[in-house]
Amino acid sequence: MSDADSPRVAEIRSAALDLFTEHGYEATTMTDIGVRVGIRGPSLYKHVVSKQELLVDIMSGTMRALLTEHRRAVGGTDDPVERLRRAVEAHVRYHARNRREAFVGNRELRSLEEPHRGAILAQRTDYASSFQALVEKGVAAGRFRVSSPRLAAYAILDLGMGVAAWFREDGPSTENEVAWEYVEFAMRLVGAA
Amino acid sequence: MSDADSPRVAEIRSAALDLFTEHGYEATTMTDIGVRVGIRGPSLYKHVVSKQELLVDIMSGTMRALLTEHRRAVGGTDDPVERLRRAVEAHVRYHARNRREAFVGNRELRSLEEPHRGAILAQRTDYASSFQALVEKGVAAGRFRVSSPRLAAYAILDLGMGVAAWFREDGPSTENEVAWEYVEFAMRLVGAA
DNA sequence: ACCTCCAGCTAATGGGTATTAGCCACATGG
DNA sequence: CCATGTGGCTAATACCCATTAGCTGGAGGT
Repeated sequence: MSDADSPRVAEIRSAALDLFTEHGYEATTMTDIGVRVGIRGPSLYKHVVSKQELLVDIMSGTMRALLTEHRRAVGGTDDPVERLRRAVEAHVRYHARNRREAFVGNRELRSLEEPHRGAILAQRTDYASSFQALVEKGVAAGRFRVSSPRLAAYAILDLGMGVAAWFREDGPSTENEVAWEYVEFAMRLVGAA
Repeated sequence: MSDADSPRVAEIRSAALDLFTEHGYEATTMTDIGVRVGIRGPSLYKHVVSKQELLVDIMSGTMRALLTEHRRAVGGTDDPVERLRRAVEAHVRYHARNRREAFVGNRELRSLEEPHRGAILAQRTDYASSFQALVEKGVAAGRFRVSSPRLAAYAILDLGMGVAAWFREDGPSTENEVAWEYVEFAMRLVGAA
């Protein structure tokens, strides 16, 4: 819900994202967010309608970006193995690159009020179903060997979410290393030839 | 921190665990917990010293149980492959069987005040290191093929945590199915022969 | 010069929260 | 049959929080 964000609004959203990541939505106060951008809590309302709206904007923006990258990754080829490979790479890179967003997106679903919660939940279900379908296609084509495509899809998705929890830009592994290694993990996991 | 829990205290802790799982620590009030056990909020203080203590007890009890099961699982054999296999099975079963505890344990670390937070964090690091060592032993013995034992260990741990997030006793997969399938995933992931 | 609006401020409002104080019914055990 | 402790209760305390009201200094346009 944002037509054309003023730079100030973007700055506020970014500060909120940092704080939501670190302390959680409930434990973050408008005063905290204000301090981060150098103004008092109530002044935030000159730019933003509510704390809840900040969370909604962060989470729906995140989800939209993830789905966009997923579709772009998967759209380039018809080969089932290559499609899953690209989907996993996009998934892992997204979670490494936007780890604060992904982290909050996973953890603060319960702080989201309806109807936003339902909407985001539905998008997440779509995303998971897409992975499951990718695995099933590979199995049907005889390229993967896995007894439960559903469990394999869950496992692959959870791998990416894990990355968002521990990845650090200045940590011991680069985004590329993690992406390549995790693609390899996923391929092994589904028993790709 | 509990010598001999009266049944009432256990009941309160269980109610708190349910609510922390569902709504989070910050969003759960003492009144909510009271309602679950049929008394008023302030009456809880006849059994429990504070809300924070409830969280500490839940999280440290959970961590102790996980480490105990891990040591028991790993202690029975010297074969590196079998050791990892058993560790993964214990990890997954624990997260399926105690999913509320594991879920809260993962999500509410930030609501834990020092020094408890540091203590639990240290135990988690130990647990992760133990998995990494298991993978490294397997690699050293020529039984696993994996370029980064650290990433493999993270991946395996994240798989289990994922289980705690989506597993349901009445869902489409039994604990046994999930445990066996996830052990298989982990073995494939480390390139076991 | 003046008007207007923007973006800040402080003060108030209307809640909610953990925890403590102090009271009371009742079961138990001498 | 009374004394005592247990485990409830309601009321009070002492916060904290999101949000709103109303004020103000100053920048830009006219």
